[in-house]
Amino acid sequence: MKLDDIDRRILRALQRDGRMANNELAAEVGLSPSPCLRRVKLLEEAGVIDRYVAVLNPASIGKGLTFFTRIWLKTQDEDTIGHFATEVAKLPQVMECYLMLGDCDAMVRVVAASIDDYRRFQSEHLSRIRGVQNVKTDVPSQTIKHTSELPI
Amino acid sequence: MKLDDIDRRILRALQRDGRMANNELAAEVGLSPSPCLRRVKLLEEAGVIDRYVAVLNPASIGKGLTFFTRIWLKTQDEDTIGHFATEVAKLPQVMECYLMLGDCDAMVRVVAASIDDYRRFQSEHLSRIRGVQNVKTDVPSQTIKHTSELPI
DNA sequence: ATTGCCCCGCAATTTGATTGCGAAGATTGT
DNA sequence: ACAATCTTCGCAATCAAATTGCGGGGCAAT
Repeated sequence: MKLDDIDRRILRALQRDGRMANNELAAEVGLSPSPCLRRVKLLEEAGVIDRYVAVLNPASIGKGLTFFTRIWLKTQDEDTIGHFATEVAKLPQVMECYLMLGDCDAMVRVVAASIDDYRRFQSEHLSRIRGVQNVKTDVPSQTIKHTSELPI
Repeated sequence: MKLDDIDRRILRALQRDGRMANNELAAEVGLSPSPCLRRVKLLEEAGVIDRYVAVLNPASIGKGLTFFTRIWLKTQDEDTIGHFATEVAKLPQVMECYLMLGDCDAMVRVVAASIDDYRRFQSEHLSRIRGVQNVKTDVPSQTIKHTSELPI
């Protein structure tokens, strides 16, 4: 889908505030409400806007800690990787999971309430996925930035 | 803030669809619209709901590739780290940045249109931040999961 | 220059958000 | 156990926002 300057302004605004009123959005991007809303709907239908979400404060629901875990699989055949992928995707504590080329086979970002909470998760869920040979966990000492706003 | 079961259901629903109509939300969590909306407002004021955002499809705006970069700083003094943190946070291509203990000093997730786009970013922005000694980039071959839905 | 197309803005309608109020249930202290 | 109090609910009225249809203007191609 081709995006013009107004579309980009709409996307920027909705990435900042996904619940912004259409009137306000229209004023910000320099349109009247109806064509503005029409563009938003088009962007949704085209899949440029994937969805709208509420962003929670992890600490306030007892998920304040982040862990990065690198994972090595026993083998790198499609079956092992595929099974790992489907299983790890089911774990709600896993916020991100990437298959990697090179050193490790996969990397996941996990949220947990505490180190013990994480340890339990690792031993009871992550390590039990068939094919997982080894895991190594890194703990960030501080989060500098964590956004969903793509540059546009 | 203490959360009861209805609050958690509200949070789960709004993480799935942050623009859900209040009537629909109320029906889903088993309340009438007014107390439901009141709870949502309280959750917002308490900071449990941080904000609402539109989630874009990165590929559709030409930011389809993800890169992980580990960063080593020349020194680990507060000044060097602090300067790095403020500068890296300004870069819109940087979606996540964590300070790490152990091997590397920081890790960032960067989005870019292409490998060349990323290379340019690395040499023109990342490596030029004062104190940055070395960087190593890993490219995920596949994204298995990438969500903002915290388990609650 | 004229035709056709696209996208705008206006205005009317519908839908949803918001607020005040009385009632029901839970909690605390006597 | 009972009464006072606090909390949170649901209803209903009001208000604001979303949505849709329609006419008009600008731009491109013929």
